[in-house]
Amino acid sequence: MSFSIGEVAKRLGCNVQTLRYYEQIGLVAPAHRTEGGQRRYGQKDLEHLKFIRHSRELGFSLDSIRTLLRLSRHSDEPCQQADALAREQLHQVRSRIARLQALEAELADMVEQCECNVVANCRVIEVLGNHDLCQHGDHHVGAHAVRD
Amino acid sequence: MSFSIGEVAKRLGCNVQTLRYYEQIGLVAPAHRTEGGQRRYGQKDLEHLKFIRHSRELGFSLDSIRTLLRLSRHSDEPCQQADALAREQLHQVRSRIARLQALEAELADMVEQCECNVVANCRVIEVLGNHDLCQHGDHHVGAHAVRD
DNA sequence: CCTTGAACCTACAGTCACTGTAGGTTCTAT
DNA sequence: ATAGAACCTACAGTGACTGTAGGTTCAAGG
Repeated sequence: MSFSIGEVAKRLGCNVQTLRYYEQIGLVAPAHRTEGGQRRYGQKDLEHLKFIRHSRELGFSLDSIRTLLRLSRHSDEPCQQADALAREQLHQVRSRIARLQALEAELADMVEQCECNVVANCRVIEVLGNHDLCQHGDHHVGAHAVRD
Repeated sequence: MSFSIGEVAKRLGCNVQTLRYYEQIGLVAPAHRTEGGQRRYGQKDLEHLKFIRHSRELGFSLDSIRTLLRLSRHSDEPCQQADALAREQLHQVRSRIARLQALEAELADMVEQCECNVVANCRVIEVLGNHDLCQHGDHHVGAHAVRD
């Protein structure tokens, strides 16, 4: 019924520092402690943490998760905001896929065209230094939109 | 023939701090300075920086770029290492795409199934709290393999 | 030549979501 | 009672930048 931090980490597939970190930044309430000062987690704490980890796996930021957690505690309120956050996340994921597919195309060309001889005629080095050699010119947009 | 840091940043589509940062970590040689101490970049510096930015856009780490730059200066050596780095990068990009596509599938399902009513019967909140509700179970692997 | 203000300079702190370390304490099984 | 695994706090480090404060230099116009 009551779990140590290590047990929780194992169940969630994260490590213990991460759980302490979530407590530290106030994403979850401070865990109950033993007399000796060690954390013990109940079933409800576990559910909250599962929610958080699953959301993280889907790429939501801790900030969005904070909102989603707050929403999940007010089950009588409209869920437009949760819906909007999910749609926004979906949009971001799709953008990242699109960008990564552009990178994939260029990298695949580079690798394929390399004769793997010496650097002087290495297609990889050549293309990196000269963007005009790309077959697919549009991978330069939004260089920072590809995280998680 | 000689550019200020602001001009270079504009041409490369990055900002000036980034260029100073590359110098600071020794990725590029310190730029030539005016009498007053301001940086001036020549054509060759520009080429190096273009190489770096293009590589970054393709998702290479600064560490890999360091190696690629070193290789590009030794044009008589074999290019296996450059080729290997590019192949590894391609592999990573493909893994990230695969993972993001799993996320996309789950998010799309969530969003589609939400009746957008109140939180109590919101599919988004429900699925986040209960991974078993996912149609696609395999998005939890390698949560940290999706950057850039 | 002088002034104005945009662009530059350094040094350092902050971002995100953790991860790692040092040095000490508690829990649990034998 | 003891051994050692697991826990605790506090703080520094990661990657690749981004932002800020407070001061200096440059180039154009008068």
